[in-house]
Amino acid sequence: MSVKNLQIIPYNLIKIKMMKKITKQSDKFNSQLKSQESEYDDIFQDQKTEQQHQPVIQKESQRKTNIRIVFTRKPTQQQQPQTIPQQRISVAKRSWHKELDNLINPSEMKNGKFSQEERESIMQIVRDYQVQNNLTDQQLKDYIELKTLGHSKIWLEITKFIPTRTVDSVYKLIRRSLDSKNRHGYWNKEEEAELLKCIQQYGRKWREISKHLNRTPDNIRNKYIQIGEHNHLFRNKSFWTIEEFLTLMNNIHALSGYPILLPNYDQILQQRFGEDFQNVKFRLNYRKMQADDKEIFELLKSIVNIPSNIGVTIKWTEISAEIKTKAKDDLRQMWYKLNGMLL
DNA sequence: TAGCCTCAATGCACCGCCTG
DNA sequence: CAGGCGGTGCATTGAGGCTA
Repeated sequence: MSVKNLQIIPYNLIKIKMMKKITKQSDKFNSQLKSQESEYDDIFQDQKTEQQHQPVIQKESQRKTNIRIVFTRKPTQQQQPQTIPQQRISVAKRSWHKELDNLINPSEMKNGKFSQEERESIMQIVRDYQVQNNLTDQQLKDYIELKTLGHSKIWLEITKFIPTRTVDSVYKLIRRSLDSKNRHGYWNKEEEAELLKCIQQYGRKWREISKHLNRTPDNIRNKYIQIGEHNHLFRNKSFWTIEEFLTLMNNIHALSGYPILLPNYDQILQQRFGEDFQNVKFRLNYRKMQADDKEIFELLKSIVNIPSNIGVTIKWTEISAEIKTKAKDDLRQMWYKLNGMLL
């Protein structure tokens, strides 16, 4: 983007526009919520009862006497698969394998990460299938990756032995596990350039692009999103502007209906940084943070009010459409960092 | 100052769900 | 069945601090 294309918009106009949008979306949200609340009264009641029994987890940041950025990592223990409530198993998901219906007991179905035991037993079943059907390694691999052998029943046959998982999730697991293009580690500059070239040529046809790169379609899509998708050229790593920060807060307000910023936030910022406060930059990397960066971030923390439970799933994709200089993950990290420090 | 430790930043792997 | 999307989990990296 050339400098002459830059459009300077007065900050007040941006604010007015944003506030209109927030009010509109907030009203819409509240009326939707009201109508849904009565409809799902019994569900909400169950959730409330459940919450009372949840242990209170003391945040790492609360235990520290000196304030520093603590972005705690959860203990690296295997996540236990959870039982799926009966109503969540939709007919549509099982429509292509109706013959399994009799074998599925919805109360025993699980979701979440596959355990090591589950993975091992699934891969053993795949090997058994291979032996029974007299398939070479290459033939099996070809079917998994290219679907060339016409073993259309393979997924049904295998999932018959895994009654606690849907065919869909077993299918995805096997294809990932046996796809030789999966798990190739970090991308280099050349691969990244090739990816962008392919995007220009084929668009978001991940399967097609996968033919030209040594990565799975899922890997390719993840990478493209992570570098900022169509805004990758404008992505500012590390540095944030106050304007980007405020836009993020306002968007979360718009989505959740919860006012994140204090009413007089702009006066506070103006008082400290002057009229041009929205262009002030700071960085979050606390090891590289200068005194200035810390001061700005401390001030920003003081003008937000974050609820213990925002109540909605934040649509990062929608928000990243508003903030072209940040990727979806950049926004998520900023939000979680604020949450980790203030709750 | 070498070697080890800690932890935020980065970014890849994965899962559930929807749709054609 | 297969492709694609939204969202989350967590492994790796490397800068900076600590200590012998």
